[in-house]
Amino acid sequence: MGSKERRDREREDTRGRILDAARTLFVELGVEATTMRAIADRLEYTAPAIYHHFADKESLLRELVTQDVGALGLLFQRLGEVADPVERMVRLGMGYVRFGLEHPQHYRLLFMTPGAKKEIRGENGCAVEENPESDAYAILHTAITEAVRAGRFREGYGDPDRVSQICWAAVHGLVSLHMVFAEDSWIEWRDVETTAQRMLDALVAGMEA
Amino acid sequence: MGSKERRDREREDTRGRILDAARTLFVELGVEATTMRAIADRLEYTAPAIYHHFADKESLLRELVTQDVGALGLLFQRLGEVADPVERMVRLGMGYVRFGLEHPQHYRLLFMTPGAKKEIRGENGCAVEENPESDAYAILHTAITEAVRAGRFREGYGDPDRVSQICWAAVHGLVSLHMVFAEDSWIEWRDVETTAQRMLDALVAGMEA
DNA sequence: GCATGTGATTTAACGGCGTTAAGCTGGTGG
DNA sequence: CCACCAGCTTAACGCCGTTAAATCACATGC
Repeated sequence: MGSKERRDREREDTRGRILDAARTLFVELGVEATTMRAIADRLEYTAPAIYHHFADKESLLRELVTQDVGALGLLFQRLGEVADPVERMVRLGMGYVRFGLEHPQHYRLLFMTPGAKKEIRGENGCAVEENPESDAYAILHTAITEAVRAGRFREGYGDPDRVSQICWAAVHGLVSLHMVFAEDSWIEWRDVETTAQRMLDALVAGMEA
Repeated sequence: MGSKERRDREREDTRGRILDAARTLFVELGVEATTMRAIADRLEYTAPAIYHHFADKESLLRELVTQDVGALGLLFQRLGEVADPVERMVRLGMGYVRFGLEHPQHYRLLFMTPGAKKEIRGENGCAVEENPESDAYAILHTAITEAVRAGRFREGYGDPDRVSQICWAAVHGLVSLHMVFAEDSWIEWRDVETTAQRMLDALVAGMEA
């Protein structure tokens, strides 16, 4: 009898359906505003049923975040195929901004929710499920290390970690500011992608030797 | 009889004590984790007593945010006393970063909580209680407008709004990233103030004519 | 000087949240 | 055929923000 396997498959399927429902609602309403009961309703379940597949709301969130980290990593892998390290930095930055604008709630989960991303990593501080070449920060870091080693930056910009943090902070600031204050009319928002391009241009121009 | 005035004064006093307790707990535990009951406990009140002085938890938050906006505005006024507009931009940026690092929970309230800052402004989009010269964003915007008018920036950086957003995003990204991922060991954090200085230096160098 | 009333505060309660415990039920393995 | 157990339900707990009703203190009007 392959009935054991079939049940396992069905179990995995409902797990997936729960994840899908949770993702939809998290993205639509935000994490805080999404209730376990609402997730269950969408599958015509009751709330406690979810607890047979996931420990709690947070582990649901964690699993989704893990998927998103993978997606961003894949995107960065694709963007990282440019030979020139400085151009690669700019492309990574622009890709990051587009990812944030296209998936605002995923972005919120990944980079604006304290403790959400942390939990998918082991105690040694290394990514648990990710190999280095699909870890977005690592990809940026290598690009910058290459640029530094090639002597592309002037004095004061020789520390790849510091430069990585500068670049990441710049694009993250743009995406997250726009996310928090998009509705506020007291600031005249300019097109974010163009702003990102100018910002990255200015940054690399200011750092280049 | 000045008994009416005395009662008003006492009422104002308890209002202030409630605000103080709320601020302490918001800063210590975060807004979400702070309960109305905990705020009341700290004053040896019961939770419903607060509702005689404030409509709800959100209006408590709003009042504190308004105070903080004023404090940041005052800081920016003081930092804005430098004649050279470009140097002023950098000083404002550094002041902003220090403000964020010194008052992380206030910063979180002001710039990382959607809808918190919005509510202290009128429907016309102008600050309600603030005059322009104490509005932090306006102060940055004027500095940049002056720099642009003086022809300090090269082509592509002639729009004061876009440049304002670039500068704000850069420093905000640094502060908020550090706030969200400070505990994460997979990133080797460099001293934030120095990083901010380098970032601002690179930005202005890249924008200057 | 005593009734009146009003504002501040309390207790009790409501509905909703995440979560846990206990009961039901139908297919599987012995 | 029966005993079991996974997967679901209903019921309930303790917490939250908030509201309603009762209590209490005290200044005011007669």
